[in-house]
Amino acid sequence: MQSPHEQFRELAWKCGLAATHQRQVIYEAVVAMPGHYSPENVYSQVRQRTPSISLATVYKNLRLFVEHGLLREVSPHASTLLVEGNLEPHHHLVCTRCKAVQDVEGDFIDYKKLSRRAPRGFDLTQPLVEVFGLCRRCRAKT
Amino acid sequence: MQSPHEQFRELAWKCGLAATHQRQVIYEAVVAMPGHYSPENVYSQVRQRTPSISLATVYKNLRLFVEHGLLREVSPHASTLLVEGNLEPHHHLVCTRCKAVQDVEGDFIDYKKLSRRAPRGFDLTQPLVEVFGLCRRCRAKT
DNA sequence: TTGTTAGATTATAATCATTCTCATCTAACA
DNA sequence: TGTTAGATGAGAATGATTATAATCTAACAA
Repeated sequence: MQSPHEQFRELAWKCGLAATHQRQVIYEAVVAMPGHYSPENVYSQVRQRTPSISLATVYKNLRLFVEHGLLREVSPHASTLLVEGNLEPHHHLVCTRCKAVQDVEGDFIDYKKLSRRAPRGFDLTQPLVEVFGLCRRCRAKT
Repeated sequence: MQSPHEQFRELAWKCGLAATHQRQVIYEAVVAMPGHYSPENVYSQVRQRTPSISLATVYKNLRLFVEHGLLREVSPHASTLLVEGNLEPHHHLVCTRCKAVQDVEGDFIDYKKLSRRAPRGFDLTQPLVEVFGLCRRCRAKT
């Protein structure tokens, strides 16, 4: 079992990224605990160890880590509000690269299994599901 | 079969909302065609019929229509980037009201059915799924 | 039909998250 | 240890969204 410190140095080396002190503490701040963190969350954590760090550095490196697969992005969605008039039950396929949204129909969700796993009290009576992947165009570009 | 015009007047009446000209054209712009629209999309559509309309009016009414169920919001997610360090395959439950994210495990997705319905070429090799609903706390508040 | 008024609209300022710029610094390699 | 490509920091700039406040209008009652 590696320490998070060693783990990061190895991952950075594999990705060809310089293992700076800032990157080290940003990575460790997110990986130390399970949970979902915003750049501001990370910034305030990280400043306790490295007060001179810049918020821009946090943003830049979080994006970089997501690109290289060291971290996962929650909800890789378009940066603007989107609405639709189609109220028929249906779901969405979202491209994590270009954020394009396509409708998808059909019941590919096992609601029994899902509600068994969901935390107590979570209301799934009108579930809306979004599946993230890579659209054909972005896949081709790789 | 009602016209979109009549349809809107009836919906507005049911919700206790004044049926203004601006609301009428905003609603019709989104409902006229299937698709996913941003406030800017709607604004540029709507200005062709009503040049004096304000972007703020578009924003306010899109939110209002979503609240009242006349339109659906695509990806009702937190308004900030979120990252996580947990790279194990898992999915998310997102509260559409407070945007809190909880992890959920288990295979409640039928990938065969899903990929049969997905558009040709869409890459689902590492699917990430988010299920929207109401968390216990927000549900209690109603 | 007209008067009243609560709620709607408008233009613009303000806010919030995020990205950019560029001068300075440093990890990594020779 | 010196060199340099790439990283950082401070603050300005951008883009999406919301707030403010003066003006307007849909809806209801007389």
